[in-house]
Amino acid sequence: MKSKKTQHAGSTANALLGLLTLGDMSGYDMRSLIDRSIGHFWTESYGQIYPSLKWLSSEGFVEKKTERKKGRPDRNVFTLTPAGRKRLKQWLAVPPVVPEIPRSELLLKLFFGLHVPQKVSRSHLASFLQFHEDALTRYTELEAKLQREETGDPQLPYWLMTLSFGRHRSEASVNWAKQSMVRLDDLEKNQGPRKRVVGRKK
Amino acid sequence: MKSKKTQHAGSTANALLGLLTLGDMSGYDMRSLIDRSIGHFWTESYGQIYPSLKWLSSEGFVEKKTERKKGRPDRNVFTLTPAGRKRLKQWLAVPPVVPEIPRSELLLKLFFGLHVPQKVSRSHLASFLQFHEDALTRYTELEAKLQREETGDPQLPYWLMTLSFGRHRSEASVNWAKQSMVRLDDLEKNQGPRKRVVGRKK
DNA sequence: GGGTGCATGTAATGGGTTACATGATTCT
DNA sequence: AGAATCATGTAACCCATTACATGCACCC
Repeated sequence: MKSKKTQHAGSTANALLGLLTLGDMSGYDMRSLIDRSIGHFWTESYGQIYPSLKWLSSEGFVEKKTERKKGRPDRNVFTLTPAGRKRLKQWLAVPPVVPEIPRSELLLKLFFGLHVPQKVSRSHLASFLQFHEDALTRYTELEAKLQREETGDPQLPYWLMTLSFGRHRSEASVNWAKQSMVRLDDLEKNQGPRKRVVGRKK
Repeated sequence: MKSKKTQHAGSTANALLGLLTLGDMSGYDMRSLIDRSIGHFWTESYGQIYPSLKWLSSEGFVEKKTERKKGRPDRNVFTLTPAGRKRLKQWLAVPPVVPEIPRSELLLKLFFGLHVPQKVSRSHLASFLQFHEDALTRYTELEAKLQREETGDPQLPYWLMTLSFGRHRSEASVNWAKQSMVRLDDLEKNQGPRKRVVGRKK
């Protein structure tokens, strides 16, 4: 009999509750804060945020106040209610889903790499490598910024841990990509000569 | 004007085409083969497979033959057509989407870890660690099996590369998790004493 | 004049999992 | 006797991105 309405009760809503522990903010603020803080392991689009906020509000987990300023669009600023804080804590304690094994189109394409010239696989790997090398410099910058601006914040150690994960992941990715590119080169060398064996003496 | 019908044209369909290069098989076969080969970076459910096969068939990328055996359900065995092979090759050459940064509920919960007792974060990390340690032994077994059963297969190097990715990822995960658990312990030590400072002299 | 930032929201569309429905055979 | 394997398929549901719609202010 209980009305379920589980529509927006997933982790998006809980992520938003988490953000509100850092201060009152609007949906717009959330989006940009996400990009600047947890963007390396979590994303949200407006299409998720606004409906979720509406739902959280209707359930009493957040409270909405509308700020009006001339020359600016209205701002709907949200505040965590005690019920919302409780819900967040409960959710934080629930063990996250174990697998967390995401699909990788790159790996799938590499797996079937024989059906395509080596240089194709090579260039896929090169893009991947580039991405993670860039990520590493972003992580370094972000860490410096956090150490500078959030000194003494008791949350800092937790934030650094998630950053550290990104670093570990990107370092592993870089190492793997480099190694794999070398292997691809070896494959080419061990296959090329067979064709060259006959002629090519000069 | 062109009828699009892009319903099942995504990477699932292409993954299935790839599998069919390894031999004719049914939807059921695909599911189990995926689990045993590319399961560490790709999953498919029947709810995806069967409709996709229907679509691939209607577009002429695969051909269906029904096998009947007494006492067994009918088997719909699919074969790659030349058009399907061409489509696969084209898709393989398209650079995979760059980001590939998936959401992680674990990291999100860790990020907000201060709102919850340390031991909660610790136990989340412990499960994660366990998962990746198990994964490492699975990878070792899988590699041995591949080396044994697929010796000389020209696809082997590509398969080993994807396996190696899994290994790199899990090793990085293990290292990170261990390090993070130590950091959590340090936090506890540096916070505990403050409360103990006053009394507790015995 | 054009881009960017501020600000909210909906609709269309695409992917994906899980549960359901069915049912015989073989292994434990 | 009950679980696992073989085998196919649909429907309900959930989650997520992108495009669309709107519009002012500020900077270059």
